[in-house]
Amino acid sequence: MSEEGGMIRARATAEMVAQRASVSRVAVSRAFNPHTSLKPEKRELILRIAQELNYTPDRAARALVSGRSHLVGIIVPDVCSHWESQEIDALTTALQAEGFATLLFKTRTDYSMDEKLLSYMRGFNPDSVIAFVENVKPTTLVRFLGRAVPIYVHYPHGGSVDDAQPGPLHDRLNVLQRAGVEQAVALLEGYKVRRIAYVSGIGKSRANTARELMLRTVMAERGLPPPVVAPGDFSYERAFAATLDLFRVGKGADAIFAANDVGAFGVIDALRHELGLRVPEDVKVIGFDDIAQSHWKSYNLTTVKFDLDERVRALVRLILRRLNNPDAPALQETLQTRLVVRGTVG
Amino acid sequence: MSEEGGMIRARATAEMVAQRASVSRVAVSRAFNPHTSLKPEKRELILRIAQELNYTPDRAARALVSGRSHLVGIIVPDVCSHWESQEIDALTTALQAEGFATLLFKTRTDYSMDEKLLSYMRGFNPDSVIAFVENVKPTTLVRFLGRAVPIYVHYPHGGSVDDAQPGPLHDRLNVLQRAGVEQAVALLEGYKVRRIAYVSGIGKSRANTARELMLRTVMAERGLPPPVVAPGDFSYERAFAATLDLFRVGKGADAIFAANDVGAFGVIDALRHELGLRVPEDVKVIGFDDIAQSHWKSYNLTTVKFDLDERVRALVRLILRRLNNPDAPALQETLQTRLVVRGTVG
DNA sequence: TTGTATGCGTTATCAC
DNA sequence: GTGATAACGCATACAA
Repeated sequence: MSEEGGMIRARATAEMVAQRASVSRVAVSRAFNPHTSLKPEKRELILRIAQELNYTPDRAARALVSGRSHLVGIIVPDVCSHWESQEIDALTTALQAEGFATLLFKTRTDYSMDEKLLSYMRGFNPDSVIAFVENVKPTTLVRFLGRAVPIYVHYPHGGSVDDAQPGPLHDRLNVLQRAGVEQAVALLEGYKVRRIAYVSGIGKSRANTARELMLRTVMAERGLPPPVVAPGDFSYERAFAATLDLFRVGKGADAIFAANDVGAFGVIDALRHELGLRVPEDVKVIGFDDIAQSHWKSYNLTTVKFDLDERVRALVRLILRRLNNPDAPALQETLQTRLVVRGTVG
Repeated sequence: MSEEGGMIRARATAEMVAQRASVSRVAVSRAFNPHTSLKPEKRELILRIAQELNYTPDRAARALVSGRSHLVGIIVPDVCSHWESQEIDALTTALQAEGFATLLFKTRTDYSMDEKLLSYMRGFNPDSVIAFVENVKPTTLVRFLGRAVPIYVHYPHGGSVDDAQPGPLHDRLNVLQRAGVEQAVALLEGYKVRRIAYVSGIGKSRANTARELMLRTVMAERGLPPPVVAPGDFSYERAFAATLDLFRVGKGADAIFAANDVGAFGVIDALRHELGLRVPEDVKVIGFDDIAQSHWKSYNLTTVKFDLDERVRALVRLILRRLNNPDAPALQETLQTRLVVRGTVG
């Protein structure tokens, strides 16, 4: 293909390396697959020549015959939150270290793109797929995925119908929120807080419903009245507006849980800069996630922490174990949460 | 391969679709390539059956014969800043709409991974590669890339040796910072600011050096003394520390430029929460980028804006044009900057 | 409009 | 330890 001075350069092929090294194509292939048998000196020679010629095995061709693309698909919402960006980031670094490349796919949160997206994605033949949030229905995922291994991030909450299901159908990461939420509510009770509000995330998101339900459960166990819910969507802007409504239309609150840290920032800014209230003196604020900027001085947020590195390691473990043992029963990993106490409660 | 009840499901192949539709394999291939000739009813039938069987053409196989992987590699630093995250995000959405998937690769900013990374990446055969920042040397990129088309984000600054080069060697996006910086300096002069400081990004980063040099140039043109430079690395933490040094060890400043918005947040927090100074009354602050959270009330940052959407569109244009016309001379796009005035100057 | 034959670059199988 | 040969799933040139 056009290589007469154009900008597109030809790639070296195994054949060329073989010729230069006076060996067969097969030997070149073997040189790049450590587990095969090849005289060490021959392997060295081939690898040296390959480097000279800038040759790397073509993964598309390799995938065709080996059935392994070394691609991991990650499905994220149309526009990523900070948490998701940070997770993509860490996941990519971890996967790259294991020889996988991450393939990014965007979808809408309303399931409208599900089938089209998944067919599209399947064409790339990823070895595994991580469905981050609730952008893709599990049933659809399984139906359309073909060869790939789906990993699901799941938020169980004690006593829900969900856990009554006969075991998971696919590998998943269970995120247990109870510990962190209990610690948070206990802390607030210690400060004699009476009225607690919850600024929600996207209503049908499982991350959101699980958080709200857990908060509700823990509060009930402690004999507290249920939280007032102000509708948000995980964004700064909606949380900001919801907080204004809560105080201008509603009856306010002594403490506010936000469904995520970014929402908590919106809550704090609305309280301080629009409503003229002090945080934490007048109103206490707690978030979920513990993203990188939660410790920034302007917010210094008390939050229920999900350990990102731990989460990424768990996901990578799930992927590798499944790939090494395709027929194993469904795997699960569990992740705990805990409260990180900073300046917005006190 | 293992399909006896395991979790890995077989993928439908063109052969199966052909059999069910009583046509040849080739007809199936044609049905999925719109530009080929095929009786419409036949095409419809095939597509319907394909959908029933959950068949999608295998892109690895297709890439092998067509030379197009429909993969775009993006090289980003080991740990992404907000700007980069947002750009990856937007870029992925835009590319997906054009039928490309983004392949993410991480590298270090010290060039130490260059050759290994690029060989690794080349194996995936991306149709195009976007080198975001200065994580990969252009010469290395060209040498190791094989078939892919590199796109470079470049920051020219008038009068530098750089622009004396005989035209670009590869496609690139030129980001012109002058307009925004001029507006910023003019605004500060209007407030009679005397001592201006610059909290830098990573020293050898071209984004950083270009910004500093442009600031220096514009200030000199206006007869202002050169800015004091405090060393940062684009991070909140370093900018925070650099600001403390600037005021506790150094002689302080009336206005501070930060190399990026995140750094500006660090500057603001150090001023307000550690040094007890008011922004903008005591010290004015200006950032670069205009990331999503720059308009959050706690910071409400005045900043030199790089239009993300425009930038993404320009990059996508570059990629598509190059792919449609591989032998065209090097393409360039240009991006302007402008000042967005918010609350940290005034 | 349609089908047949060939090749893309690699690994797996089987000989030796 | 090594080399020939056959796949992998698809698109294209060519013939019909």
